[in-house]
Amino acid sequence: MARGNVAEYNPQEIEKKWQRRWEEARVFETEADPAKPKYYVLEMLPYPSGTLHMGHMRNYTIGDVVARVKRMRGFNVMHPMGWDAFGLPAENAAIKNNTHPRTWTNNNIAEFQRVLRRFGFSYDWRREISTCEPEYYRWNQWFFLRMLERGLAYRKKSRVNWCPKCATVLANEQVVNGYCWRHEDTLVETREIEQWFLKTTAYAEQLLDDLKLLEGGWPERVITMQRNWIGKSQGARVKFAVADVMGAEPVEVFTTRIDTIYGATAVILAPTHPLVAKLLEGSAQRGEADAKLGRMRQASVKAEDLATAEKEGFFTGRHAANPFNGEKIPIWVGNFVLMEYGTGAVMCVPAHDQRDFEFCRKYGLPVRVVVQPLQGEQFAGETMAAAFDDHGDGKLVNSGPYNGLSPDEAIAKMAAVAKEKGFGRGETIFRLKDWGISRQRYWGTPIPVVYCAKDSMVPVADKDLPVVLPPNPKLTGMGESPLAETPEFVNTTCPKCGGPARRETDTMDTFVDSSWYFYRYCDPHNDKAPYDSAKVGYWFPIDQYIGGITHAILHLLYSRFWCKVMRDLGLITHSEPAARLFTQGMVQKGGVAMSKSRGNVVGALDMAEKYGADTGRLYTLFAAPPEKDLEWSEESIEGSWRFLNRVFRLVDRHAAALREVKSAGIDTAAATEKEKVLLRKAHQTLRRVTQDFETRWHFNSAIALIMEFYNEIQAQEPLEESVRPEVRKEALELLTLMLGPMTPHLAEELWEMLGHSEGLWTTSWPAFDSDLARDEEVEIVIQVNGRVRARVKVAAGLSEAELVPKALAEPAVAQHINGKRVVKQIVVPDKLVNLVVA
RNA sequence: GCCCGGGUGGCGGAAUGGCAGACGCUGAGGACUUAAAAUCCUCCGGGGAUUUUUCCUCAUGUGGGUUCGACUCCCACCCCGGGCACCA
Repeated sequence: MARGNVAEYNPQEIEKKWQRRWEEARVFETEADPAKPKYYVLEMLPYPSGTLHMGHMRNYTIGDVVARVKRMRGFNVMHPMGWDAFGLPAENAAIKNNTHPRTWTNNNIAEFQRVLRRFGFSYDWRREISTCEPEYYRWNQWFFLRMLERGLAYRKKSRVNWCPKCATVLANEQVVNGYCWRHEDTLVETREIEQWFLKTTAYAEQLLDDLKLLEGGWPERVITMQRNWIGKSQGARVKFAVADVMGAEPVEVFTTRIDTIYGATAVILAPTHPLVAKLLEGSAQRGEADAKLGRMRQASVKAEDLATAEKEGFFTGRHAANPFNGEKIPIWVGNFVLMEYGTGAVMCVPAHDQRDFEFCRKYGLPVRVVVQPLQGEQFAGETMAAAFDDHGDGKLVNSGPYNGLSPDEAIAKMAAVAKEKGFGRGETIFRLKDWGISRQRYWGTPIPVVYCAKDSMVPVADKDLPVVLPPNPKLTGMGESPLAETPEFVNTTCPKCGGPARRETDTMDTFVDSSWYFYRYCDPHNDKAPYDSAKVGYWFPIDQYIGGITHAILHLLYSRFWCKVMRDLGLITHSEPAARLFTQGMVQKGGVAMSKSRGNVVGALDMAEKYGADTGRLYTLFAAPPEKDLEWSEESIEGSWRFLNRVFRLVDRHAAALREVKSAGIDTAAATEKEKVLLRKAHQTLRRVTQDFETRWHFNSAIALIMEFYNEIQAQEPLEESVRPEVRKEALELLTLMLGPMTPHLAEELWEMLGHSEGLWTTSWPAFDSDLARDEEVEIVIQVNGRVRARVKVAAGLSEAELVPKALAEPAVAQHINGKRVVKQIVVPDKLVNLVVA
């Protein structure tokens, strides 16, 4: 599209041209090679649904810049891409459009692939995986069987979270404030069903401890979120005998503050505690209690209600005996005690727990202080608010033989006594629960077990894997698993006795798929094992993992769990899959994240058609630092587009004359002033851009520096006057190379225009020359009492003794000193002189 | 309530104890053009003085502090965003 003899920047043409060349030259294909240093950079794999928008593109662009920089720096870079292809939306779309989930999914994958290719991301597409393919999900099944053998997969009847809209079970992690994570307006209900679980709790301690390995490499807040989620709590179980029901089991409570047990004035059970019914039998309180119980059990589970709900409860009419002193205290039922946490029962110590305090206040139960601060005002009991919740400095009072001990001493001693006398023991509990993986859905990995009347539950043999999904399911989207409605799938023979048997009809949570997919990239077509351990040994751990903060808990916790299981199976030797994690900010429009449902997406293809991929890439890198949210601005994109046009025109203007020129071996001794300025700016820019790429990842300021460099070249035009061709070429080449990782298509084109027949991809990242980057002259800021009063240009490297007289000689400085005495002088070489006068 | 982030011009942002506002967007004025687009040039935080040149001063959420010097470090508070939450 030349106008006259001036070429124009045409991204559509350029981008396709270089994408084709890269593919032909197989530039991004990579193999394990122990002779070379490796770098594994990975962006979280997408769920192929809807359209790819600029929010996605930002994520992939960040990864691509890193991949390209590392390649230029000599690393053997693996940068793969794949599809998280199982999941409910495919099934829902299939029901709606009367098609097959596979059709819908594969169409989306094809579309996603097209868009990612259009943006020129440097993926090794030979490693592409799709989790809905039997060649992938058979290994989900294989891992499941290994876990089953080790007791890490088990089945139990349990209350599960049930979303009435999804008509399926949700993991705890998929319940957000009591609502379904997919349906923000739908309250989650609970049901009792036989479910499969993976024993994540068996690794709770390791998942917590190994967070230490991630410090420095993972964002602190992700580590904190995981730590909170695992929720380790050290305490003790203590049994309180029921005093007035013959033969009743004791009530077991969990407490982190056994030292306050002499202050217990009640025992409180959760409304759903199994002992409640027994205690109420024949109790005088029975009638009133039943009504209250019913109300409590169906109380709202909404988080905002829970937090503000008033404490409620009732006396059971029964009493428990404090095992330490035999004191009889009433047994209550309270709405704030959770059956799911600890033992479902607490000892109520109103003086030292806010909730207990509120409860006792309401129902007139006594408050008894048992820990007093060492100094300051003593706690008064009835009139105080609950205090001293953490074990600070203090000593026990009203606690029999333990009086005078510090809380920590008392905790140790009392737990020991409880153990010795058999009514309690120290225990550590976790908030983390086992991972419920059963889904009553079609579009997922079938769980590879069968049920036989004779042999009960029998695992499918490895040789019979994969258990493949039936091709033509009846999909209704409601209730039971669609697989249960498919006789040809359900009916099978028992692997043990050969008799008739039924297959398990649940499929696995899709988080199973994404828990280990990055291992499969190392060896994507292996049909003997999930992967070759030697290949994984070369590539792992992932050097840089990049994704949204939304996965800070679920995906990353499950992946870490899976890694540890695989390690214990002897498949790998490391304990954590990703050495470094980067969580990029969201792309927003109108203040909210881009999403199809909100209708505020900027489509990636639209962007590519209007401005080209390079402009889109540049803009998402330039508009904000990568970890921050970015507000999309249609106007600002123009700036990135204009900049690339300017660069194109600049190189175009000079390229013809420079094609045959070599930039190497510039005689810098003979440099003119203009040349010095150019070379200095070039190498200063290179130094700082290199730093930005390597350490800070502040691509926005790196781009600003490159723009400044361009502006300097422009300011020195016409370059033909007193700038030798080799210097001109050096400047333009460095400009091109620095843009390379961010706008790779344009950079390749410019590189070619500058006379290179080999692609830019064959070139190493340039080394900056510190001699050329050195300033000969620097501007020194002169302050008087910390206020800038003058600036002087001086030769670089002057000493304090040389600088101070120059500072004093400035008229503005002399004026501000105004005859006063200089009491102190601070000199920062090449930067600043501060004269302190009194 | 607890735990993280964050608060800088009209806007996105820069400045890792040393010139606050780089770079870009928007806006204004000008050049080119029959005209428009594109392109190029100039200006662009507030107040004041000086008038056509510079100087002074205020200003990085608020108030204190440390320091020769603070957007940056410390303390307290306000606001915004996110995570967790009757977790015993």
